[in-house]
Amino acid sequence: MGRTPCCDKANVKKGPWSPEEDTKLKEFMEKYGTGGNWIALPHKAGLRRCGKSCRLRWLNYLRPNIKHGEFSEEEDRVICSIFAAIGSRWSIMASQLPGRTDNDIKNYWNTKLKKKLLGITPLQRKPHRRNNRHHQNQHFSASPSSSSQGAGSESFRITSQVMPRSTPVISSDFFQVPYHQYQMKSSSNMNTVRIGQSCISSEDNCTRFSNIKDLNYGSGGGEEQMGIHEVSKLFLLGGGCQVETGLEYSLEEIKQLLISNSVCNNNNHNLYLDHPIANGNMENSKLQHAPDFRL
DNA sequence: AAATTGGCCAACCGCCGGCAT
DNA sequence: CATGCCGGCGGTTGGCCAATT
Repeated sequence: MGRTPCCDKANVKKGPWSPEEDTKLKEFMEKYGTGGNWIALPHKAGLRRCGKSCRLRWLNYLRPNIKHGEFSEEEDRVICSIFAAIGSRWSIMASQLPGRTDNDIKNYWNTKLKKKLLGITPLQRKPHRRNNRHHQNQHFSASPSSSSQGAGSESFRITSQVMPRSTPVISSDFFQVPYHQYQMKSSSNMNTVRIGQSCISSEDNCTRFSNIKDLNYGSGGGEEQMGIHEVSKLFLLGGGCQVETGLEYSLEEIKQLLISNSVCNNNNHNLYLDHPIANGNMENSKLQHAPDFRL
């Protein structure tokens, strides 16, 4: 049962990367690239590391143009927008924030941004010095941003359902996203979801996204392909429902979503969109808690 | 001053989907 | 079509360090 391991676990080094290892990997990558095979790379590069570990190290730390340091308000907004729309899809967020890695965004969300949205003020702390221990680059300055009040006065349009994987599915018209306007297309029926600009245009019968093959964004008038395909696992429920898009939600309700989400994660409870498959009613697509839901 | 607590971040783990065979 | 490999992803953990007690 299970898969064969990607590397010989007994013979690979784990834990923090040394500067020497970093140098080896960086030099190898600059000379040869991955060669299309991360698994074979460590051996070729003379590293006693798992290929996945090399990949992670490269993508999250060593590759060029990585942006470290505090997140801007604009970045906060992009993260919040995408999170509210499709949940914890860190890689998609990262693709919208040049220089940021999914891991960075995930950590930032979990440690700061979520709390910021919930109004929990993190303690003021001095920047860690740890970042100079293992590597030469200066990393995060950990002082929390004081940019939270920007979101406080905003209101959001949201029609949401939290999916089992804690993915809110939303018809959203909120969090103006400055960089791009998003458009998701279902490959099957070309239902579109616009995040940040308009609303889900799901024709006549869907509230959940399904097998979204392309996540496009356009800036200004034109649209261009985003390098992301297979934004899958969001699925559309067929069945003749219509997404309600005219509901205004405040920051409080976004907070509720966050709170709910965490409760859902912990207790396996879900937040349900009141959709007609469940109840035959097409008019109550407002955020709604499942009967067993508790805060 | 020592012990404890909590924040933070790098790295690991395991699952999933795509692709080649 | 079935199987296995690999890359990618999101969740989780380990461990350091500053702040607090």
